[in-house]
Amino acid sequence: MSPRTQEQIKVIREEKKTLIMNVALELFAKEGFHNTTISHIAKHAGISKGLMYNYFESKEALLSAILKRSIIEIYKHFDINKDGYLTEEEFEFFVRRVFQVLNEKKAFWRLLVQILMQKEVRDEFLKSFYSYNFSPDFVANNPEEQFFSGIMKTMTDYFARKVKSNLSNYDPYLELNIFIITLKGFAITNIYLEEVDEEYYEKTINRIIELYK
Amino acid sequence: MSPRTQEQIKVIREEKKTLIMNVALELFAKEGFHNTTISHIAKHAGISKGLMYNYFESKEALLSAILKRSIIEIYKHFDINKDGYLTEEEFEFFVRRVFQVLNEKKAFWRLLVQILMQKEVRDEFLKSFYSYNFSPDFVANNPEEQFFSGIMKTMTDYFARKVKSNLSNYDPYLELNIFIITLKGFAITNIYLEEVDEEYYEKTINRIIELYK
Amino acid sequence: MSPRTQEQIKVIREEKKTLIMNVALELFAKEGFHNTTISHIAKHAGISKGLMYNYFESKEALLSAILKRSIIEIYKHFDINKDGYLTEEEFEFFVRRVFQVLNEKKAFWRLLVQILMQKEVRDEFLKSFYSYNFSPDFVANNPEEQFFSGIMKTMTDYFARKVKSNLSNYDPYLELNIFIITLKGFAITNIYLEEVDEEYYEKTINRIIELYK
Amino acid sequence: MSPRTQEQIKVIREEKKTLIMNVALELFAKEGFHNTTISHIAKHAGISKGLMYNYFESKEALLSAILKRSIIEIYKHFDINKDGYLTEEEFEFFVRRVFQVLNEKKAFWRLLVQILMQKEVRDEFLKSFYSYNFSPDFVANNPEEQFFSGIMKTMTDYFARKVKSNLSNYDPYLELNIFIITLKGFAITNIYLEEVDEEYYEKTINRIIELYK
DNA sequence: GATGAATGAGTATTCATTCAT
DNA sequence: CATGAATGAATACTCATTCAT
Repeated sequence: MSPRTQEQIKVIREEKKTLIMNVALELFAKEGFHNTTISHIAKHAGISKGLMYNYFESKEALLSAILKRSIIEIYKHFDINKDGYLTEEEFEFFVRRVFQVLNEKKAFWRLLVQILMQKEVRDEFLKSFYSYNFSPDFVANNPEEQFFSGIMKTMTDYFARKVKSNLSNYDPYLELNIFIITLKGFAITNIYLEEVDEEYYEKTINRIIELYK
Repeated sequence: MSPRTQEQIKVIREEKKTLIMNVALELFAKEGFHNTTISHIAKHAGISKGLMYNYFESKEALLSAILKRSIIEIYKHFDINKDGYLTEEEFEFFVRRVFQVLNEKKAFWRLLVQILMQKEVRDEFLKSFYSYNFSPDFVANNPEEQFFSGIMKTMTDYFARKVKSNLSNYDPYLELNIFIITLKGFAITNIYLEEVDEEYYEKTINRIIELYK
Repeated sequence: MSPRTQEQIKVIREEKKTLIMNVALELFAKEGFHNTTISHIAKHAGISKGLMYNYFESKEALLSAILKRSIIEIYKHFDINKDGYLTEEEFEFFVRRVFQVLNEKKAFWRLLVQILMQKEVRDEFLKSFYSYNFSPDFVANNPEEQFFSGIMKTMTDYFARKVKSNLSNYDPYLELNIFIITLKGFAITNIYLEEVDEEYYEKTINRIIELYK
Repeated sequence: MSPRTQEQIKVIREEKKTLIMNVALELFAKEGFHNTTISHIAKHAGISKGLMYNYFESKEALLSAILKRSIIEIYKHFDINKDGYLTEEEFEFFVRRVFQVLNEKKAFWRLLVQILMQKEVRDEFLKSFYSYNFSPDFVANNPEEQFFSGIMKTMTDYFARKVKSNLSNYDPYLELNIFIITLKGFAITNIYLEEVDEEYYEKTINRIIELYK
């Protein structure tokens, strides 16, 4: 039994943290943040309560970590930070990616939505993810906008470039907002559907793309 | 010297109940259900904790009463149960009414959304408002649909009657769903905006009506 | 509607008090003293909580009144205070009377037993019924004895007069105590029997009389 | 540095549970179940309120555990389950044992009696101790009998074997019941006596044995 | 790293009692 | 006499967090 190397310890720590976060995410999303106790989490993760506190300073810190991790993943998935010009193909790809991610991580999205519906929690967390946005010159009107300002800029540019001939006074920013509203509505509708009708899901996506592409 | 009449007592009870429910709704929506204590509610309402329990059996019962009352009010506002054929004007009126109610009762909507995001709570509450729906022949796919089945039927009829010439395979049910998705997205976006830009709000509404009318 | 006379008022008061006490006795015995609320009593009696306090100073005072009333009744039934020489016939009559009263007022006896099992309550109540005893020269060893000291003296005299030839060292006081113990045991056994087998009940009584007469 | 072993933890838990139960029994018996608060128990046991709930699910569960433990002990003391033929010596030994146990565990007996006087509680607890009885062919008339059915059978046999020449129609079952009644009466009389006169206690026992042996 | 016994502040709820009407 | 709205002290129970081992 030779002592573990620093490296091994670090790996073990990382694995345990991930385990705890996964279990906690599942429980938070299923039972709600307040209804989930540390004991519950520990038992499900097969560890002791004390160990939980070895990895996370508090219940809130655990939640924070889960959210942070997830946000990072999302950024990874969308490669949001790459400054960009969006082609129609890229736009469509992006939208499809949104729907796909939505479908793959329902539990997480449900949690995120639930958390963000708590007014007090809301602002605090949104603020903490500020830093991921890259456009300091973008003037945001509210935290959510700030959060999404990076992607927003790219998208605004995209919408601005389009010309809708059938509209007398076409407002790209308005158009973008309604598009985002639609995405949001789609999101909160789908995260609660237990079983998704694949064909219908596809049809809906296609129609939304058709509407805003 | 003589005791209060039945009528007086009824009035007092009704007023106090309303007072408590209003205060509680405000606090629940601002702080969240769990973070709002009975003491908090009592203090804000200027009554004792005990009195709360004279009117509501439990904290949950209070929440339930608030939700029930609000749902009833909403139904009243929309006169949903009137069996109906929807003209274009009525459709537009209905949509504008939705946005107006949304704006007037932000606190309640925030609370409702927060509650409905808790998966377990969700179905139970939706079920309890079943009875308001009038179309037993409408086959609902999930609780939310059941809840809205009355209005859904009228709307489906409306969408079915329209012909979108620019669509090869127009699906009225799909169209309706995307419309509803958009309403939902609009709703959860706006209930968290502290201050609404009236002009922009109007513009958004107009555009949405234009898209789906 | 001529105003009620003092006399009428007194009669009404007395009737209400009796009603409340009867209802309370029933509930105390069925549910236990602590588990019976004033609201419960008031509702069962068809009166308001406030009125209860018009007649009885407190819940404890109500209990006290019930016990006092019952004790007085018992004394009445047994004509205990009449100073006396007990013949064999009178002894038998007395024992049969005990069993009869026991059978007629089960609810009360159950309550009394339950109350007297509460150590703290015990002494207090027993003390308050002191005054009914008539033999200041009788040295009582405990409150119960004091309570029953009147009857005890008469009984002790009775047992002292008897000679049990088959006992070398016959102790009348011991004999009396064992007799009382038997009565107590019989009492607590019977007050919990829902249905009494009349014949067997009679047989038991006869045998006990036979043993101690 | 290393955590406690399973064994150590088990010992700690067992000791704490015993401590809490002992303290609670004492307080329950002295003050009554309802008048004893969890805070009170915790303070007397020198622990926090929370710890109480680490060991017992509720106040009722604590009471239940105390009763169960005590019942088991009693069974142990009497070796009740040994199927048996009772000689005169064994009968006397058994009776003396009853009186001894009664004297040693007054606090418990007081509590048990108090509990069993509550009609609703009564049957439930008696039922839960059913399983200790071994004679399925014994037909019990009430829960108490069922509880004691094991010992009852042995005793009935004993009484049946005796012949009382001085009785024209000797009924062993009746005789047994009066004997049990006497034991009960003796029990509830003695558990409330603070100080027992040893000599007189002995004398009473001897006389009772003499009467029923 | 790991454990779970121990803590105690916090919370919903109950209920005897008061008092304006 | 009579009512029941109103009070608030008391109490069982929860749970995030700490810490000795």
